[in-house]
Amino acid sequence: MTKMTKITSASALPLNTILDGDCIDVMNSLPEASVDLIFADPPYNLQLKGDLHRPDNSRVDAVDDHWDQFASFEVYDKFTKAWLKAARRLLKPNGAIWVIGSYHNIFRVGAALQDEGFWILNDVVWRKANPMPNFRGKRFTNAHETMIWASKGEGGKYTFNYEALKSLNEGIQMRSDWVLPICNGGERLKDANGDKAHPTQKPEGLLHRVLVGSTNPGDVVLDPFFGTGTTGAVAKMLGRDWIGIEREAAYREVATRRIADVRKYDKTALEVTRAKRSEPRVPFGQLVERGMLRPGEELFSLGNRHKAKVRADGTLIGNDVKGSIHQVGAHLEGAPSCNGWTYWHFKRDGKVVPIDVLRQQIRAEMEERPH
Amino acid sequence: MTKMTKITSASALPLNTILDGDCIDVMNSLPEASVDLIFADPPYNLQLKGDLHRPDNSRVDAVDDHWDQFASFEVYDKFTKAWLKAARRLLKPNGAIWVIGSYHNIFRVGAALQDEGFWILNDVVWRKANPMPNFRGKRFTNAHETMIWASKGEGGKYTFNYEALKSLNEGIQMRSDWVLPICNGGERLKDANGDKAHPTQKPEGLLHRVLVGSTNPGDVVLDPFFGTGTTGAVAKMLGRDWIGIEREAAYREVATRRIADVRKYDKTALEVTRAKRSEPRVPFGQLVERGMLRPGEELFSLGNRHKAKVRADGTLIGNDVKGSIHQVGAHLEGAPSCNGWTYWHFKRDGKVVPIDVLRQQIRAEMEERPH
DNA sequence: TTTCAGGATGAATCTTCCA
DNA sequence: ATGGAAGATTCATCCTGAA
Repeated sequence: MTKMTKITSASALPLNTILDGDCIDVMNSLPEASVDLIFADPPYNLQLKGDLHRPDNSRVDAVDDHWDQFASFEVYDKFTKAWLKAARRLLKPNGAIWVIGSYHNIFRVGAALQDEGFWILNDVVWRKANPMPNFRGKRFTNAHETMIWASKGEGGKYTFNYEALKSLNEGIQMRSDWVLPICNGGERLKDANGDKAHPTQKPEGLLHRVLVGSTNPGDVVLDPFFGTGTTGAVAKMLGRDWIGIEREAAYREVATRRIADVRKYDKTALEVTRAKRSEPRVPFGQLVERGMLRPGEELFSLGNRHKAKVRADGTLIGNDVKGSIHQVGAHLEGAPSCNGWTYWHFKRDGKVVPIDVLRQQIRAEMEERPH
Repeated sequence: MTKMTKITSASALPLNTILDGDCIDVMNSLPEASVDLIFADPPYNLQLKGDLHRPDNSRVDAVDDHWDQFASFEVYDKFTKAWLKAARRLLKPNGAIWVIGSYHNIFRVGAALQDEGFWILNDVVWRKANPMPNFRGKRFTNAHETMIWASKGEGGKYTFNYEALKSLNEGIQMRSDWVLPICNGGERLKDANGDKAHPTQKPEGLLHRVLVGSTNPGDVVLDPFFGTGTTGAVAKMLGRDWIGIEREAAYREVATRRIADVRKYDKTALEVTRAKRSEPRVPFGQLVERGMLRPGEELFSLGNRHKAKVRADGTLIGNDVKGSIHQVGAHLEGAPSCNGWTYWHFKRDGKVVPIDVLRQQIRAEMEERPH
């Protein structure tokens, strides 16, 4: 079961635990460069004035909690920089962060991220399928929130499961705008009175996409504003380790119960379509060594416009140019670069086949008998 | 005809004119509290490094203009605060401002707006119908830009034509996310060589919605980064007065010709016929993200002959084949294609239900609350 | 005249490995 | 660290020219 532990000095990572305390202090007590991903849903600093009523005169249950009150932008900025600095210290060099917010705070958060050295990768818009209307008709329906995705710094080798996200989106590259419903119905946690347990509970679908896209199974995900634990619940389902920080005891209790009830998906369900880039490199020469292609055999370009001859050392010669499959292809096309694997084809039984088929054959064998 | 005039001292408002010069100097030369709306499309400070090529090896014509180069965030912030301060001075007490940007600059702009005393009313997302893809598969498609709408200060009695916008949106309250195509085709202005006249020309549809929503006929609209004059062209069509500021002579010339050709709409031209929407595409992955199907859950074919397991990325695995619901169905049936939506079924409460039911559920929600 | 195939292109912070 | 080579990677829209 989930434990609540107070960490007071640098120590081993308290995985799958909700830590009690101020998130800045707690983060500073954890070992540096130890976390793969941070997901943060900080206070929005809403600055709401009076009550708001619907056209039917019912009162809107607004976010008026003490933890969302700041005296000024200056105070909010100071708080933001402090927790971002502590968060950045915790991240591994190739770690990344997601922060969600609305127009009340997201511009200050985004500027602070850049000032602290994070490198923004995308801003992602969560387009709510079912937002609350603007009852007074004085502004546009506030129908979205903004998330910022950033690596620890420029050049960080962040995780991005491109193919998995493409699969989630019916084979089309995932865009920076995500349409998802807000959290309600059975997913919305209630307190003992039947009221919502937390005013800003995020939908699990949002975290699902974030975690599938930017972490791998076994990664450590930290949420410094844990609330009722959506991050932990989805991380557990997806086989990621998680750490939550939350200073309100009531939220910790709800989250603890919630996560205890979550079951992890089985292993094959967690395997995700991999990018080619993460597959092992196969030198073209290996196709020749193994007799899949014979020295002297001719290869044909896409469209049959060019041809080249295979040499015993795994280079090609075509039109008096010698070199790798990529170099000869690029030269013949007058292009800055060329992927020889998809460019070159050979003939078998009258059919024209891309040489990449042979590479896939070798990779399949490697999967059966890894070495 | 549009004139180009150099204003050097406070004077009467030079309406329907493109002013030559640095926008800060020019704004400071105009009388204060004289403008109803400012629309600003400032430099984004993109900080691009090398060239980018498409998979077909064609080179992307990127924004590498001198006017988009800043030495640091600090320099950019200083510039931003200076032009915002000048802009705020020009606004009437009940005036408002729109600023558009991307994640490169919008967070700095938004924070500066708040620091200068503007009061944010909404952030509005322009969701591009046809953005440029992410060619390397390293990030999300950058499919939107962000606009911030702010009044001169808290309590400002800004203009908001609620009913007009509601009509534009088929009788439903206008949301903070707008789907509009990027500017291309006949609307995109070309130079003498047939190349785009300006790298970042905004679509007239965007300005149409901004001006219909937040100005009245006869209002004065100022654009301090006029470029090729989309703001002026749409303002003229809609019977608003406009002032442009632009320091590049080539852009001023293109804009002058363009606006001269614009005719103010008559009433019937404003009536727009709207295409009936085809049914929105729902990715299968959304069923998984939203918890309607669990990763690891089994699906059954028509006739119960085959089964497959749902994976976290919205692909299926069945009989050692992985892929989309359509691909796995086609493979198991030995068919060239298969509509996975009608082929696959799941069990709930002992009943076998086609997954298409879940898709219809999502579409019904979208219809109730379109976006 | 209509349809279809092919080409061009859009505010982009767009690779990774090994020597 | 740095340079060179391997090799992975695109969606919607509009226009042109052929059929």
